[in-house]
Amino acid sequence: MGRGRVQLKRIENKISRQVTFSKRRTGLLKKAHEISVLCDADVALIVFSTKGKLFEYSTHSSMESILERYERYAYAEKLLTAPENETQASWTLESSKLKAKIEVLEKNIRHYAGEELDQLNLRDLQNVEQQIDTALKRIRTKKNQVMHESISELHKKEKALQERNNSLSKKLKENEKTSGQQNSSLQLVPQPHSVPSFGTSSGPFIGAAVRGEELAQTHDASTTMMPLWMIRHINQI
Amino acid sequence: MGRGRVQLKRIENKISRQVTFSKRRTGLLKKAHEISVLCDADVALIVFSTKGKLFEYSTHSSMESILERYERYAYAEKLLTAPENETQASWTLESSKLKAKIEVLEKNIRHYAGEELDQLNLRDLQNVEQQIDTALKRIRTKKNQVMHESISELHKKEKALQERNNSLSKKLKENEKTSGQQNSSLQLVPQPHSVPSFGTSSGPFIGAAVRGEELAQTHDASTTMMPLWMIRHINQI
DNA sequence: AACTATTTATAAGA
DNA sequence: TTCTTATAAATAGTT
Repeated sequence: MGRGRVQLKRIENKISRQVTFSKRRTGLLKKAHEISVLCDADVALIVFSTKGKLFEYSTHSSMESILERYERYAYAEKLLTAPENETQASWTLESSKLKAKIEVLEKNIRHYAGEELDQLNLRDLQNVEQQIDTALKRIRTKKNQVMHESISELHKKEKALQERNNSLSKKLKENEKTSGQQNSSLQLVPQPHSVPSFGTSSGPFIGAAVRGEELAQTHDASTTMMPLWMIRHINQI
Repeated sequence: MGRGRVQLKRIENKISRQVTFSKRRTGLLKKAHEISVLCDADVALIVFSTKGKLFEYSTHSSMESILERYERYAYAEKLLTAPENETQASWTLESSKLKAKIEVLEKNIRHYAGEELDQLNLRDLQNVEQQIDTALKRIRTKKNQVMHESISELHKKEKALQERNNSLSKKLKENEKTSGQQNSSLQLVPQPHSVPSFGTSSGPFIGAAVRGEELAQTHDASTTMMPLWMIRHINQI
C-alpha cells in the first residue's frame, strides 16, 4: 500500500523505520479497535518500539482482564501443575536462577572488557577477539556517521548565521545612510563555530564527509549476532 | 475496504460477523507481524472471538516475555504501592528488578557487540569504543601469551621426544650389532605434535607467532581515536 | 505533517 | 471456508 512494494525485512534506514513505525502503529491500533467493535471480540495489543516505548490497545474490558484471561487460557496446564499461590520455594528458585543468569552475563561482560581472561582457552580467546574486533569496527563506523551528521548540522547553522549576518549588516548600513552614522565600525559578523581539524572551507570538508559515509556502508552491522559460545554459556543455567 | 463502506459498530448478522472476523483477524495478525519485522518492534497481540476462541501473535521473543515486559512497564507503579500480599508483592518486585537488570546487561552486551548503536549518542559511542579498544588489546595480549606458552611447551615436548628417539635408535643399533640386522629401516623418529594452522616445522612456526604479535601491535587503536576537543566541540551542538 | 500514486485489505457475492 | 472482484483503506515515497 504505497508507492512501491516493500520487502518484509527490517528497514535499515533509521528515519524511515521510525516513520513507518509511526504510520503502521496507528493503522494497527485502528484495526485492532475495528475488529473489536465490528466483531465483538476481545483484543489486547502491545507494541514496544525499538527504543522500548510502549503502545497499547485493549478492548474496554481492559488490558489486565484480557491478559488474565489469556494466562488462564494459554497456561492452563501450568496453572494446573503449579498449586494456587506460588510457594516461597518457587520464588527462591526463580530468584536464584535470575541471579545466576546475571552472574553469567556479568562474567561475559568482563570478558568483553578483557578481564578475567585466564579462564578462557585459545579458542575462546579467538572468538572473543573476533567478536570485539567486529564490534569495534561497527562502533567506529557508527561514530564516524554520527560525527558526520553533527558536522553537517554545524555547517548548516554556520551558513544560516552567515546569511542572517549579511542581511543584518546590510540593513544596518541602510539605516546609517538615512539616520546618520553611528557604530559604523561595530563588529556584527561573528566568526562561525570553529571546527579546527576539518578546516573551514567546505571543499575538503565535504570530501571527508563522503569518505565517512563510504566507511559506514562497508561495515554494515546487520549481519552478526551474539556469539554462539556466549549464548550457549547463558543457556547452560 | 470493500464493496461498500462499513459503519464502526457491531455487525448484527451473526454469519457475516463471523466471516468478517475471520478475514480481519488474518489481516490484523499479518499487520502485526509486518510492523514487528519492518520496524524491529516487539509485538504481542491477543484476540478472543465472541465465542471465546483464542488467537494470538507475538514477536519471536515470545508472548510470555513481552507480557512480562509489559507488566514491568505498565504496572511498575502498582508494584511499588501494592499493599496486598506483602510477600508475593515483594517477590514480584525483586523478580522484576532482577529481570530489568538482566535486560540492561543484555543491552550492554549488545552494545559491546556493536549492535543497536542507534540509541547511543556520541559520548556513549566514544566510551564504548574506548572500552572495547582496551579490551581488544588485553585479549590480544592474553592470546599471544597463551600461544607462546603452548609453543614453548610444544618445543619442550619436541626436544624430549627427539632425545628419547636418539637414545632408542642408539639402543636399537647396539641390539642389531649383537643379534643380527632386522627392521633397520624402521621409522622410529615420530613427528612432533602437529599444529596444523601454523605449519608443521618449528622454524616457520615460531615465525608465524612473532608475526601474530606484530599484527596485534599494529592494531593499536591510538591512531584512530578522536581528540577530546573535537568531541567536546561536537557535543555542544 | 500533508500529499498522492499505488498497493493492500476486504465487503459482497458466489 | 475459499475464491473472485470491485472498491475502500492503508501507506511508501515525496514534498
